[in-house]
Amino acid sequence: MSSDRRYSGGSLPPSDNPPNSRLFIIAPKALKEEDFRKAFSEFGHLEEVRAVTDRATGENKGVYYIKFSKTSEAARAMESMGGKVLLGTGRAMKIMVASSRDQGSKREENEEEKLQRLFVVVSKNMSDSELYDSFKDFGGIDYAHIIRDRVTKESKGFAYVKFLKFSDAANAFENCDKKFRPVFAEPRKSTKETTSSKPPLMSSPPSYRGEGSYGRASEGGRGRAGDRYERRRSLSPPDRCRDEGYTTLSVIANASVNQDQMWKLFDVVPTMEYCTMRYEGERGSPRPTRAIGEVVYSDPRWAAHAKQKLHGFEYPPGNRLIVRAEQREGGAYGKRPALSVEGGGADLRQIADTIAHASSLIQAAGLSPDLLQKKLGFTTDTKHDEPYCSVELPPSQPMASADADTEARCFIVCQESALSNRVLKDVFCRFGNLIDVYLLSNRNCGYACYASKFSADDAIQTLNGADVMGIRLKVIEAEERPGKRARLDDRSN
DNA sequence: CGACGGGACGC
DNA sequence: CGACGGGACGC
Repeated sequence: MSSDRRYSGGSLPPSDNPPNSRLFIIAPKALKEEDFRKAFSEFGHLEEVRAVTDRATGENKGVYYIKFSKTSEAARAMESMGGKVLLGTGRAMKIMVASSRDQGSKREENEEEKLQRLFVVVSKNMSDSELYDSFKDFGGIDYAHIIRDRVTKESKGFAYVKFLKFSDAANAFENCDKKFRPVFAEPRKSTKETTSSKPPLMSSPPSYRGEGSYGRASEGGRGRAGDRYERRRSLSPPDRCRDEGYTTLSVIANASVNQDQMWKLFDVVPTMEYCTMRYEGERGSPRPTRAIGEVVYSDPRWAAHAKQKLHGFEYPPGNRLIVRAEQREGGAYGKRPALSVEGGGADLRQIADTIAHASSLIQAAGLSPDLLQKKLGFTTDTKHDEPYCSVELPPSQPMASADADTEARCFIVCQESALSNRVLKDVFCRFGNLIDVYLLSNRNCGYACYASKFSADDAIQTLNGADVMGIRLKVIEAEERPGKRARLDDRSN
């Protein structure tokens, strides 16, 4: 292929597509390209075999590249041929995955890990063990873990799966369910930081750095970082609220939330006694970055209920509240009566519906604080005006396992404005076997994935045309995903 | 009306 | 024993 050296025109330079499919080999100079073809073609299809020669003398430099069609082929070739002696030349080959052409001979420190670890996208409700089960058949797994928010424990929607062998990782890379969108993970950045400036990460929200201090602020209770912006708008809670029998929740919210809004939101749950708020910001920054609330309930069961319902609630939309039981010595929270708040009594259901209703109004109101306040005020006074849903919904049902196969999908349209994920999940889970439900970003339409066609049909039957919190739903059978590949054995589609 | 998300680890 | 090959066209 020496005439092909220039790779000009339409053909891409021969490189690492698929990733890690090209090998870099150090071997005796006596070996010819043909020797490598013979020795390596048993592992797969060779797209390129090349000996590097000295440009001036034409002499073989003992450096070879071979490119396989598939990563797994390269992996198996490397694992079985590395260290072997070819043709009695007397010296073992050294085989590595070739770096991309621009990297040259630079080597990274965690080179091994780069070949064993996959970075995958997971649906938000998948657990570590479901993830593990989805990958265990491809080979020995070192670990499989989903990355979660340190504070809320919510899945961030991606995960790392590390195998013990490159060839197993390659096997998973090629054969795992496409929904995981696997890529070979970049090795973790080492602790020593390069002095060069790092490029801004588009994907990181500016608030990301703040997360660390969230945890510290609420755990340590020192409140130091926020001194400058601490403007309490009310007196301290009455002493009786500190007594046993009262339960305090800690709330972390977006800085745009004011105390009245938070009060009204938490007051939707009965027995709220008190709500106080302050603001915290970074030193030297002109504006607060978050609001810190303390909400006190006289009945610990309702406090638990408020925590359960409002933790993770998007308020304002796109900003999840973090609600935790305040850690306090001998706190009343831990001593609450054993009565479950999950019992689903009529009053509890009513509250859940009211909160959901508030959610829609908050969403409809956008980010304007005044409007929010008005709408929320309206909400708390008119609980009975509007039902959660215009049609009768079956009771909640557990989600299907997140790694279940999708049997049927519904296409969802929210006619006026988007419903929150929380509400969608609550509504669409009621037909059973729900795997995942989501709206496309910045759109009012999306998909519900079910593990059973029957459930999906049921959802369509019940929900199409229904009103949920004042938003009209269109729910129809989803069209087949364009790029999706059917299983080998059914080609009917 | 509407049609295919999300992406980097804090020991 | 150890990295290919050649040259960047934007506001």
